[in-house]
Amino acid sequence: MARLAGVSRATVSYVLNNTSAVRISEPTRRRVHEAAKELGYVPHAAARSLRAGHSRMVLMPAPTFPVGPLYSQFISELQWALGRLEYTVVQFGTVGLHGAEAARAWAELRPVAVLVPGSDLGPKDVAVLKRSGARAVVTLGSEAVEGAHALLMDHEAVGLCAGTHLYARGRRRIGVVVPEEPGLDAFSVPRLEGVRRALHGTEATVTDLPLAYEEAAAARLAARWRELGLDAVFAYNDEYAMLLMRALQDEGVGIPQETAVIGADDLMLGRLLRPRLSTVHIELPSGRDLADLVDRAVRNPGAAPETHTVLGASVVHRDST
Amino acid sequence: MARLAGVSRATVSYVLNNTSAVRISEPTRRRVHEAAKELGYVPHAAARSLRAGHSRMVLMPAPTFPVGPLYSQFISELQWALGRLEYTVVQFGTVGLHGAEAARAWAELRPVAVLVPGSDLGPKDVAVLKRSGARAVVTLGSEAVEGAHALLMDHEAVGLCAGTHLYARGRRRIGVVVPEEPGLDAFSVPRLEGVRRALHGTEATVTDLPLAYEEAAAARLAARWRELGLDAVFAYNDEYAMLLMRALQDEGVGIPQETAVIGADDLMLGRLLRPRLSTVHIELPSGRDLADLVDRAVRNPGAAPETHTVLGASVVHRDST
DNA sequence: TTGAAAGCGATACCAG
DNA sequence: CTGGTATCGCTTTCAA
Repeated sequence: MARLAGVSRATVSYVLNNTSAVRISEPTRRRVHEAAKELGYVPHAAARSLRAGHSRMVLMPAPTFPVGPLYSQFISELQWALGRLEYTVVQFGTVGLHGAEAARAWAELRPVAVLVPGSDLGPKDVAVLKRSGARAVVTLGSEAVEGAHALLMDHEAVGLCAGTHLYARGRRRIGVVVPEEPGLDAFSVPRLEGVRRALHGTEATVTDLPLAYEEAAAARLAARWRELGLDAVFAYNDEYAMLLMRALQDEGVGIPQETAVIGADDLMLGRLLRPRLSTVHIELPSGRDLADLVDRAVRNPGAAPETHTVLGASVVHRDST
Repeated sequence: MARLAGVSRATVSYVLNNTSAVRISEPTRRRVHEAAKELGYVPHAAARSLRAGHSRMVLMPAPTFPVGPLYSQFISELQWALGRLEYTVVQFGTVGLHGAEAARAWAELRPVAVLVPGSDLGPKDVAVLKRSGARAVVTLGSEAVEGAHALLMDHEAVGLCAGTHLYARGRRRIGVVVPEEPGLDAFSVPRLEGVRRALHGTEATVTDLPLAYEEAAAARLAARWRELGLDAVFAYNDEYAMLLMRALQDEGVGIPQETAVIGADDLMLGRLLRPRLSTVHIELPSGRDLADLVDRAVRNPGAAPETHTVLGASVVHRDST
């Protein structure tokens, strides 16, 4: 590269980085740029960050299970916002690694910040990441981890909303669908807990209803519906709600007269069902806000970890309750 | 690190990599391992791959729009399969970069392989990636790119299936929903083309129906349904099908008597609709197969690029047609 | 304005 | 069996 342009490597570096401290003559710049095009030269990111001692990579583990449109859009927005701040977002495919192992794998890449959904991370792991040069570690989950910033996604609030709404509509024997699919516990357990909390101290009862995301499972549950004697159900989310509602209707269970059904996530499909599905609308943190938090933390790594409760939950009352 | 263990950096490297060529005494190994734990030492991936001259990173651009469960699962499977072969999958958040720019950004990371969905990549860009050390470039899209392996996802086949099925069911005036959402053209245009091809040379007509993914848009389309005089519609996919079917039913259009509706993707929600939605089942390439292709290409970079047509399409006939 | 050289962290070779 | 040392590609300081 340097040879082809007939200049030194240093000069190449100056030109390609537009270093303002030194001024390079116009003809030289041209020669360098031409040589770069001709050779298809691309700088070596590893060498650069090795020398620089830091990078602008924001690392997050790639999701391992199908994720809804809500979260997809959140990620997109986040990438866009971090991109504007000149960070590079990298989703790292961590297949079977957990806790400490995963943290070490991430630390090897020396990211400037790490975003971790879920709560698979201990204080020890945070320390490893920080020692390896991460200036910000942010968890998105149900509880804060020592040493890391936290965006608390309070899924209990979702259940709380649903439970309160159903109680206000006069329902007293309330079922809560708990998906059997693995990986969803992190959301389903707090949602169930939220319903319990909403109804604590009242005469209402809460029954948990394990359910796999399959027609047959829903049919089996619907078949014994009348013996369960429930008058309402919070179905975890809109998709499970659709599954269960269909099965109940096929059994001749009247919705909402006999049983009220409420979902969560406020997906389009809920609006399309008949009766239209009531749901808990969930407001994720905006990608912009999270990007700003990351940027602040990176610029000022000494600051105390911030903990924000995000995730606004509010009932959208339609026809199924 | 080396200082704390009282040995040289080389020895550290030997111990931590279990280098078999040299044998290190047990006490020394212990000291090294203890020091590593104590310091929370993690090797520096950039330094390692700089020295080694290559990495085992497989790079793919992160999807920029919400992606369905089909594709999510494909990615998961792929990550798992490549993980088994000791590759590391990295989804790189390329926000607004296109073509050449994106290729250069990827090349900076010196990945051993690059997987690119879509066809935003020219032969020139493939060359840049290869010169930068990528031993395999694989495109997943509708057409092959010179120099790169290709997994052709033949979305025309999806339309072809749908068109053939509707014709066989006696339908002759066929509408095809084309989503107005940006980013979906890559799929929707070939699907429409496929329907055209299926009906070419017959007396049947094909009408394209632009539609935004909103209730109001669907209602407007349904309101002028009878004047369109169609007796069948291929709705791009199951979600658009649900949207349109609902609107048609609200207008009192009989399904399937008056208008047959078919979707695509074979999602769960189609089975839950009444009438149950006919659909085109799509078989994506298995993650395992793609992982093997990547591995083969990496081991033997000289070989001629392979082009495979993947994506099997088959009609699932239910009640809506 | 440009060139020479040090050094980031890990590895592989070659001496000790 | 272990320690020095050159090396990967790039940035940056210092001299020329």
